[in-house]
Amino acid sequence: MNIADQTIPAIEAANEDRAQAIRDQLRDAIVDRRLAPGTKLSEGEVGTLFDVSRTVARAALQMLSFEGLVRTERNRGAFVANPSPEEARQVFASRRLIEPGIAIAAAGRMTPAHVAAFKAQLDEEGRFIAERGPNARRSEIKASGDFHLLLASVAGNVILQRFMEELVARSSLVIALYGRSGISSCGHNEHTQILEALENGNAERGSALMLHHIDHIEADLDLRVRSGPALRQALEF
Amino acid sequence: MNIADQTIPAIEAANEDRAQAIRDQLRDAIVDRRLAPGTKLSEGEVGTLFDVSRTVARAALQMLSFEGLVRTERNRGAFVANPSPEEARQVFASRRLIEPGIAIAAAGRMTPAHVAAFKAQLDEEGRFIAERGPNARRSEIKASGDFHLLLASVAGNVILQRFMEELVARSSLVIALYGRSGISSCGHNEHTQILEALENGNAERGSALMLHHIDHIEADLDLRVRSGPALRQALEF
DNA sequence: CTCGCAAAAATCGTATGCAATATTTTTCGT
DNA sequence: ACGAAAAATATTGCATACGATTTTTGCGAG
Repeated sequence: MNIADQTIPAIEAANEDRAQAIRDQLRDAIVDRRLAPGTKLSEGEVGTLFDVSRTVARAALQMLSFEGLVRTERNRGAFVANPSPEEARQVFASRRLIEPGIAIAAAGRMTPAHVAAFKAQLDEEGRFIAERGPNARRSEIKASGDFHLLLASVAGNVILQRFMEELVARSSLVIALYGRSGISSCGHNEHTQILEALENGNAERGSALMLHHIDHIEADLDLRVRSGPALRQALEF
Repeated sequence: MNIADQTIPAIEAANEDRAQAIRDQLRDAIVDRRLAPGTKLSEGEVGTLFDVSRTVARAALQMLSFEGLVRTERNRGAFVANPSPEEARQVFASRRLIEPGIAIAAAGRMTPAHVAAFKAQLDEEGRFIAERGPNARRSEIKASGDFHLLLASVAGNVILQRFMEELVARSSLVIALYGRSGISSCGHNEHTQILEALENGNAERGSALMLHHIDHIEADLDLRVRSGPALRQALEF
């Protein structure tokens, strides 16, 4: 397990909370799939890995558990979340409720600076799609999520922004788990279209496009139950 | 500070997480206004009060800080949140986005058992409105929130349910801070109407009523900024 | 060879101790 | 008497220690 090394050390803002920094690195590792769902994250291991005591490692894991990226079982430890198809559906149902509204809110607050940031974001996204290999694919999922987070930040509601951070992180996990690899790149075009609409102040259109976009992302998943019933099915055959 | 005593001991499920139990009691105390916004919650004090070490008290406070009910400052401690008018607006903007959708989802899943639970809930709510005194008013705010939480649980999306728990808790705080005392009891009628619509499977009407309901709650608040500018205004006069 | 059981190891939950930082009180000079 | 510097006090951040619980390992019986 080499998490701390792979991510950029980034000259930690020293007096910033250490637990928070560890949480951020672990979160990146989880949504990037460097840590597979189900992986055990023992307090001791995390602690030695980041060179802190179990106390602060534990705090970081507790934060991730609140975000739903980690599941903790009493006296057993913390594990990278392994969202069920039902959970996956709920994540996207939540996004369908929230994100069209965020798009509308963002439309009313777009500044040229915001537009420029979006353009840069979309460029980077396009670059990752052009590349090949599983590493680029990880980056692509991440960049795609960042588009939605950027939009949430423009909307200017910090509560919704935090909700979106959680939903995007969980979505990345879900996509990594249930995504059919090939198709998702069409999302880039949709992002472009959404930006276009919002840039022109067409909030309603941006909102509608966003709703379709979320539908498309979910449609690209294979959410048939597998582990429990599928196993039984396979054996009873 | 006598929080632990005022709430019912409730034969703590012993092997249940203690930090979580403390969090629940503190949360109740905060939304009930037994702990005023800005009150300092020192780890040591909470610890001795609930007869646990600072470690677990700290964990409880960390949870509350995630929910936005407590604000923690490094090396200074934890304080009951004192939401600004802007924060209050964001809470209600979030609810406007989420709750109409929850109403629609709930409409499709209402069983007779659910309806019965709602009827009981509304009865209790009505009883608190009939009573007088500040204590009844606290209970009224709480019961009003419970209606929305019950609806969220019927909707069957655990993620949205958790979001709603946070939003309702923060709303209680906001109402206690900025509420104009007299008027809020009309919310009870609106709850009744919403239930009626959903009971009849009229999801759209229930959703629309919910949106108005939230608007009404927010309209009953006095969200003019006071502390900063108001002070200056008072002195420059 | 497999199964079950007991001992050992690993891991968690929690308390406590120490250093660092904030807050309050005291003291001293003007 | 007032204000500022300094000491005393309190509180947080973090590490470590120890009992409790779970998991693994080792070994003997069937």
